[in-house]
Amino acid sequence: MTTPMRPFDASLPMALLRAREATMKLFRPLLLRHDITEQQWRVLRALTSNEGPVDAGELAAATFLLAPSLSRILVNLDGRGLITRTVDPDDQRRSLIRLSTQGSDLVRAIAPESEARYERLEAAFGTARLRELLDELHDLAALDLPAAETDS
Amino acid sequence: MTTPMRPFDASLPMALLRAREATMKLFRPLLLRHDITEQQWRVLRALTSNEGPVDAGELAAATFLLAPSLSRILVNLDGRGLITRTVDPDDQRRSLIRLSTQGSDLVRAIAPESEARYERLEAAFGTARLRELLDELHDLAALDLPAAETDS
DNA sequence: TATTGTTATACTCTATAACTATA
DNA sequence: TATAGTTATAGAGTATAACAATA
Repeated sequence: MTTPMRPFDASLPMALLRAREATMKLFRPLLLRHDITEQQWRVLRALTSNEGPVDAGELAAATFLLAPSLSRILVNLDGRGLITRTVDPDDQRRSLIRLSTQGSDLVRAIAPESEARYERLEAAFGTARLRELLDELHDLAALDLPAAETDS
Repeated sequence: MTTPMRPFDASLPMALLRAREATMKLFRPLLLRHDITEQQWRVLRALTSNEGPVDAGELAAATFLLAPSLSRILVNLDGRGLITRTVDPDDQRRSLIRLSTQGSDLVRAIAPESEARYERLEAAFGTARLRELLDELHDLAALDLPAAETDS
Protein backbone atom coordinates (compact mmCIF):
# COMPACT_ATOMS: atom_id res chain seq x y z
CA MET A 1 0.00 0.00 0.00
CA THR A 2 1.34 3.41 -0.98
CA THR A 3 1.22 6.54 1.12
CA PRO A 4 -0.71 9.19 -0.77
CA MET A 5 0.29 12.83 -0.36
CA ARG A 6 -2.22 15.00 1.38
CA PRO A 7 -4.04 17.34 -0.98
CA PHE A 8 -2.05 20.35 -2.12
CA ASP A 9 -4.61 22.63 -0.48
CA ALA A 10 -4.16 20.91 2.88
CA SER A 11 -0.40 21.45 2.86
CA LEU A 12 0.66 23.76 5.67
CA PRO A 13 3.68 25.22 3.83
CA MET A 14 1.43 26.05 0.87
CA ALA A 15 -1.25 27.54 3.13
CA LEU A 16 1.40 29.72 4.77
CA LEU A 17 2.79 30.78 1.40
CA ARG A 18 -0.67 31.54 0.04
CA ALA A 19 -1.55 33.61 3.10
CA ARG A 20 1.77 35.42 2.95
CA GLU A 21 1.36 36.24 -0.74
CA ALA A 22 -2.14 37.55 -0.12
CA THR A 23 -0.82 39.73 2.69
CA MET A 24 2.25 40.97 0.85
CA LYS A 25 0.12 41.94 -2.12
CA LEU A 26 -1.09 44.74 0.10
CA PHE A 27 2.37 45.96 1.07
CA ARG A 28 4.51 45.32 -2.02
CA PRO A 29 3.41 48.40 -3.98
CA LEU A 30 4.40 50.51 -0.98
CA LEU A 31 7.92 49.07 -0.82
CA LEU A 32 8.29 49.28 -4.59
CA ARG A 33 7.45 52.96 -4.52
CA HIS A 34 10.24 53.51 -2.01
CA ASP A 35 12.67 51.32 -3.94
CA ILE A 36 13.08 48.84 -1.11
CA THR A 37 13.08 45.06 -1.56
CA GLU A 38 11.21 42.82 0.83
CA GLN A 39 14.45 41.63 2.37
CA GLN A 40 15.83 45.15 2.76
CA TRP A 41 12.59 46.12 4.46
CA ARG A 42 12.88 43.21 6.87
CA VAL A 43 16.30 44.53 7.90
CA LEU A 44 15.06 48.09 8.35
CA ARG A 45 12.06 46.83 10.34
CA ALA A 46 14.22 44.68 12.57
CA LEU A 47 16.45 47.66 13.27
CA THR A 48 13.42 49.80 14.07
CA SER A 49 12.28 47.30 16.70
CA ASN A 50 15.55 47.55 18.56
CA GLU A 51 16.43 50.67 20.45
CA GLY A 52 20.14 49.99 20.50
CA PRO A 53 22.48 48.58 17.88
CA VAL A 54 22.27 44.97 16.70
CA ASP A 55 25.08 42.79 15.45
CA ALA A 56 24.96 41.08 12.07
CA GLY A 57 24.34 37.63 13.54
CA GLU A 58 21.27 38.72 15.45
CA LEU A 59 20.03 40.58 12.42
CA ALA A 60 20.43 37.53 10.16
CA ALA A 61 18.47 35.39 12.61
CA ALA A 62 15.71 37.97 13.03
CA THR A 63 15.24 38.50 9.30
CA PHE A 64 15.75 34.91 8.09
CA LEU A 65 18.55 35.97 5.80
CA LEU A 66 21.76 34.07 5.26
CA ALA A 67 24.94 35.86 6.30
CA PRO A 68 26.16 36.50 2.72
CA SER A 69 22.76 37.86 1.67
CA LEU A 70 22.61 40.11 4.70
CA SER A 71 26.16 41.27 4.08
CA ARG A 72 25.27 42.57 0.63
CA ILE A 73 22.06 44.13 1.84
CA LEU A 74 24.01 45.98 4.53
CA VAL A 75 26.47 47.27 1.93
CA ASN A 76 23.52 48.52 -0.08
CA LEU A 77 21.71 50.16 2.84
CA ASP A 78 24.96 51.66 4.10
CA GLY A 79 25.67 53.03 0.62
CA ARG A 80 22.26 54.67 0.63
CA GLY A 81 22.92 56.15 4.04
CA LEU A 82 20.06 54.32 5.70
CA ILE A 83 22.15 52.51 8.31
CA THR A 84 25.48 52.94 10.06
CA ARG A 85 27.95 50.21 10.86
CA THR A 86 30.51 50.42 13.64
CA VAL A 87 32.92 47.90 15.07
CA ASP A 88 31.94 46.59 18.49
CA PRO A 89 34.63 47.93 20.87
CA ASP A 90 34.15 44.91 23.16
CA ASP A 91 34.65 42.40 20.33
CA GLN A 92 36.20 43.79 17.21
CA ARG A 93 34.96 40.89 15.09
CA ARG A 94 31.41 42.09 15.60
CA SER A 95 29.80 44.77 13.53
CA LEU A 96 27.13 46.87 15.22
CA ILE A 97 24.35 48.06 12.97
CA ARG A 98 21.85 50.78 13.61
CA LEU A 99 19.39 52.87 11.67
CA SER A 100 20.75 56.25 10.59
CA THR A 101 18.68 59.40 10.91
CA GLN A 102 17.90 59.07 7.24
CA GLY A 103 16.89 55.44 7.75
CA SER A 104 14.62 56.38 10.62
CA ASP A 105 13.10 59.07 8.43
CA LEU A 106 12.40 56.53 5.69
CA VAL A 107 10.71 54.12 8.12
CA ARG A 108 8.73 57.00 9.58
CA ALA A 109 7.66 58.01 6.08
CA ILE A 110 6.46 54.51 5.25
CA ALA A 111 4.88 53.77 8.63
CA PRO A 112 1.55 55.61 8.26
CA GLU A 113 0.78 54.03 4.90
CA SER A 114 1.85 50.64 6.12
CA GLU A 115 -0.31 50.91 9.22
CA ALA A 116 -3.27 52.10 7.16
CA ARG A 117 -3.01 48.99 5.02
CA TYR A 118 -2.61 46.83 8.07
CA GLU A 119 -5.76 48.31 9.54
CA ARG A 120 -7.71 47.52 6.42
CA LEU A 121 -6.55 43.94 6.69
CA GLU A 122 -7.40 43.87 10.38
CA ALA A 123 -10.86 45.26 9.75
CA ALA A 124 -11.55 42.72 7.01
CA PHE A 125 -10.32 39.73 8.98
CA GLY A 126 -11.24 40.77 12.51
CA THR A 127 -8.97 42.17 15.18
CA ALA A 128 -9.43 39.40 17.73
CA ARG A 129 -9.22 36.75 15.04
CA LEU A 130 -5.98 38.20 13.72
CA ARG A 131 -4.48 38.29 17.19
CA GLU A 132 -5.36 34.64 17.72
CA LEU A 133 -3.87 33.75 14.35
CA LEU A 134 -0.65 35.54 15.28
CA ASP A 135 -0.54 33.59 18.54
CA GLU A 136 -0.98 30.30 16.74
CA LEU A 137 1.69 31.16 14.17
CA HIS A 138 4.02 32.13 16.97
CA ASP A 139 3.47 28.79 18.72
CA LEU A 140 3.94 26.91 15.47
CA ALA A 141 7.25 28.64 14.82
CA ALA A 142 8.33 27.89 18.38
CA LEU A 143 7.90 24.13 17.96
CA ASP A 144 11.42 23.80 16.59
CA LEU A 145 11.00 20.19 15.55
CA PRO A 146 14.25 18.25 15.34
CA ALA A 147 15.40 17.18 11.90
CA ALA A 148 14.82 13.55 11.10
CA GLU A 149 17.40 10.98 12.16
CA THR A 150 18.05 10.27 8.51
CA ASP A 151 19.08 13.86 7.83
CA SER A 152 22.75 14.64 8.07
CA MET B 1 1.95 62.97 16.03
CA THR B 2 3.75 60.22 14.16
CA THR B 3 2.40 56.78 13.41
CA PRO B 4 4.68 54.20 14.99
CA MET B 5 5.13 50.86 13.25
CA ARG B 6 3.73 47.89 15.08
CA PRO B 7 6.43 45.73 16.69
CA PHE B 8 8.32 43.50 14.28
CA ASP B 9 7.02 40.44 16.15
CA ALA B 10 3.41 41.53 15.67
CA SER B 11 3.81 41.81 11.91
CA LEU B 12 1.64 39.29 10.10
CA PRO B 13 3.95 38.88 7.08
CA MET B 14 6.86 38.18 9.45
CA ALA B 15 4.79 35.76 11.52
CA LEU B 16 3.83 33.91 8.33
CA LEU B 17 7.43 33.84 7.15
CA ARG B 18 8.68 32.64 10.52
CA ALA B 19 6.07 29.88 10.65
CA ARG B 20 6.83 28.88 7.08
CA GLU B 21 10.57 28.71 7.73
CA ALA B 22 10.00 26.59 10.83
CA THR B 23 7.81 24.25 8.80
CA MET B 24 10.07 24.06 5.77
CA LYS B 25 13.02 23.26 8.00
CA LEU B 26 11.37 19.88 8.38
CA PHE B 27 10.92 19.27 4.66
CA ARG B 28 13.94 20.94 3.05
CA PRO B 29 16.42 18.11 3.74
CA LEU B 30 14.03 15.74 2.04
CA LEU B 31 13.80 17.83 -1.13
CA LEU B 32 17.55 18.44 -1.11
CA ARG B 33 18.21 14.71 -1.01
CA HIS B 34 16.07 14.30 -4.13
CA ASP B 35 17.66 17.30 -5.84
CA ILE B 36 14.42 19.23 -6.08
CA THR B 37 14.05 22.92 -5.29
CA GLU B 38 11.12 24.23 -3.31
CA GLN B 39 9.59 25.76 -6.41
CA GLN B 40 10.05 22.61 -8.49
CA TRP B 41 8.38 20.65 -5.71
CA ARG B 42 5.42 23.04 -5.71
CA VAL B 43 4.96 22.32 -9.41
CA LEU B 44 5.19 18.56 -8.96
CA ARG B 45 2.78 18.72 -6.02
CA ALA B 46 0.28 20.82 -7.94
CA LEU B 47 0.40 18.32 -10.79
CA THR B 48 -0.14 15.45 -8.34
CA SER B 49 -3.31 17.08 -7.04
CA ASN B 50 -4.82 17.21 -10.48
CA GLU B 51 -5.93 14.04 -12.18
CA GLY B 52 -5.88 15.46 -15.66
CA PRO B 53 -3.45 17.84 -17.35
CA VAL B 54 -3.10 21.47 -16.32
CA ASP B 55 -2.16 24.41 -18.50
CA ALA B 56 0.76 26.69 -17.64
CA GLY B 57 -1.46 29.56 -16.54
CA GLU B 58 -3.30 27.48 -13.97
CA LEU B 59 -0.02 26.03 -12.78
CA ALA B 60 1.54 29.46 -12.33
CA ALA B 61 -1.43 30.62 -10.27
CA ALA B 62 -1.48 27.46 -8.14
CA THR B 63 2.24 27.59 -7.36
CA PHE B 64 2.66 31.37 -7.03
CA LEU B 65 5.31 31.41 -9.71
CA LEU B 66 5.64 34.03 -12.42
CA ALA B 67 5.26 32.79 -15.96
CA PRO B 68 8.95 33.16 -16.88
CA SER B 69 10.05 31.33 -13.72
CA LEU B 70 7.56 28.54 -14.35
CA SER B 71 8.66 28.32 -17.95
CA ARG B 72 12.25 27.58 -16.94
CA ILE B 73 11.19 25.13 -14.25
CA LEU B 74 9.10 23.27 -16.83
CA VAL B 75 12.08 23.06 -19.19
CA ASN B 76 14.10 21.60 -16.31
CA LEU B 77 11.46 19.09 -15.21
CA ASP B 78 10.79 18.12 -18.81
CA GLY B 79 14.52 17.61 -19.37
CA ARG B 80 14.62 15.31 -16.37
CA GLY B 81 11.67 13.36 -17.69
CA LEU B 82 9.45 14.20 -14.72
CA ILE B 83 6.68 15.86 -16.72
CA THR B 84 5.31 15.83 -20.25
CA ARG B 85 4.11 18.83 -22.20
CA THR B 86 1.64 18.64 -25.06
CA VAL B 87 -0.14 21.28 -27.06
CA ASP B 88 -3.82 21.67 -26.24
CA PRO B 89 -5.67 20.50 -29.39
CA ASP B 90 -8.58 22.83 -28.56
CA ASP B 91 -6.36 25.90 -28.24
CA GLN B 92 -2.92 25.53 -29.69
CA ARG B 93 -1.55 28.45 -27.69
CA ARG B 94 -2.01 26.42 -24.52
CA SER B 95 0.47 23.90 -23.26
CA LEU B 96 -0.91 20.99 -21.26
CA ILE B 97 1.34 19.71 -18.53
CA ARG B 98 1.13 16.43 -16.69
CA LEU B 99 3.29 14.27 -14.47
CA SER B 100 5.15 11.54 -16.35
CA THR B 101 5.36 8.01 -14.98
CA GLN B 102 8.81 8.88 -13.73
CA GLY B 103 7.48 12.04 -12.11
CA SER B 104 4.72 10.09 -10.39
CA ASP B 105 7.31 7.61 -9.18
CA LEU B 106 9.37 10.41 -7.70
CA VAL B 107 6.39 11.89 -5.87
CA ARG B 108 5.44 8.42 -4.65
CA ALA B 109 8.98 7.90 -3.41
CA ILE B 110 8.96 11.15 -1.46
CA ALA B 111 5.40 10.87 -0.16
CA PRO B 112 5.92 8.46 2.77
CA GLU B 113 8.79 10.45 4.22
CA SER B 114 6.95 13.70 3.70
CA GLU B 115 3.85 12.38 5.40
CA ALA B 116 5.90 11.00 8.29
CA ARG B 117 7.33 14.44 8.88
CA TYR B 118 3.92 16.01 8.58
CA GLU B 119 2.59 13.64 11.21
CA ARG B 120 5.34 14.58 13.62
CA LEU B 121 4.40 18.21 13.14
CA GLU B 122 0.72 17.39 13.56
CA ALA B 123 1.40 15.44 16.75
CA ALA B 124 3.48 18.26 18.20
CA PHE B 125 1.03 21.02 17.38
CA GLY B 126 -2.26 19.15 17.69
CA THR B 127 -4.41 17.77 14.90
CA ALA B 128 -7.51 19.84 15.60
CA ARG B 129 -5.43 22.93 16.21
CA LEU B 130 -3.62 22.49 12.91
CA ARG B 131 -6.88 22.04 11.06
CA GLU B 132 -8.22 25.27 12.57
CA LEU B 133 -5.02 27.07 11.64
CA LEU B 134 -5.33 25.87 8.05
CA ASP B 135 -8.92 27.13 7.95
CA GLU B 136 -7.88 30.53 9.22
CA LEU B 137 -5.02 30.76 6.74
CA HIS B 138 -7.38 29.79 3.96
CA ASP B 139 -9.82 32.53 4.96
CA LEU B 140 -7.03 35.06 5.22
CA ALA B 141 -5.79 34.23 1.73
CA ALA B 142 -9.35 34.48 0.42
CA LEU B 143 -9.76 38.07 1.61
CA ASP B 144 -8.24 39.40 -1.59
CA LEU B 145 -8.02 42.98 -0.39
CA PRO B 146 -8.00 45.56 -3.15
CA ALA B 147 -4.79 47.49 -3.69
CA ALA B 148 -4.84 51.03 -2.34
CA GLU B 149 -6.23 53.81 -4.48
CA THR B 150 -2.79 55.34 -4.61
CA ASP B 151 -1.32 52.22 -6.23
CA SER B 152 -1.15 52.21 -9.96
C1' DT C 1 -6.47 42.89 -31.27
C1' DA C 2 -6.03 40.09 -27.25
C1' DT C 3 -4.11 36.09 -25.11
C1' DT C 4 -0.71 32.11 -24.08
C1' DG C 5 3.53 30.98 -23.39
C1' DT C 6 8.54 31.64 -24.23
C1' DT C 7 12.77 34.28 -24.53
C1' DA C 8 15.76 38.37 -23.15
C1' DT C 9 17.83 40.95 -19.70
C1' DA C 10 19.15 42.73 -15.35
C1' DC C 11 18.97 42.19 -10.70
C1' DT C 12 18.44 39.97 -6.12
C1' DC C 13 18.66 36.20 -3.12
C1' DT C 14 20.17 31.36 -1.95
C1' DA C 15 23.62 28.33 -0.76
C1' DT C 16 28.17 26.52 0.10
C1' DA C 17 32.94 27.31 0.62
C1' DA C 18 36.98 29.96 1.30
C1' DC C 19 39.03 33.74 3.50
C1' DT C 20 40.31 37.61 6.94
C1' DA C 21 40.50 39.37 11.34
C1' DT C 22 39.75 38.78 16.03
C1' DA C 23 38.97 36.09 20.23
C1' DT D 1 41.15 26.65 17.43
C1' DA D 2 36.81 28.73 17.10
C1' DT D 3 33.93 32.55 15.87
C1' DA D 4 32.05 36.88 13.19
C1' DG D 5 31.67 38.71 9.16
C1' DT D 6 32.94 39.30 4.29
C1' DT D 7 34.05 37.80 -0.30
C1' DA D 8 33.82 34.25 -4.15
C1' DT D 9 31.16 31.61 -7.07
C1' DA D 10 27.44 29.19 -9.08
C1' DG D 11 22.81 28.75 -9.60
C1' DA D 12 17.87 29.76 -9.19
C1' DG D 13 13.99 32.91 -8.92
C1' DT D 14 11.95 37.75 -9.53
C1' DA D 15 10.38 41.13 -12.42
C1' DT D 16 9.52 43.70 -16.60
C1' DA D 17 9.48 43.90 -21.44
C1' DA D 18 9.54 42.07 -25.97
C1' DC D 19 8.32 38.45 -28.94
C1' DA D 20 6.07 34.51 -31.67
C1' DA D 21 2.14 31.86 -32.44
C1' DT D 22 -2.61 31.37 -32.06
C1' DA D 23 -7.29 32.88 -31.12
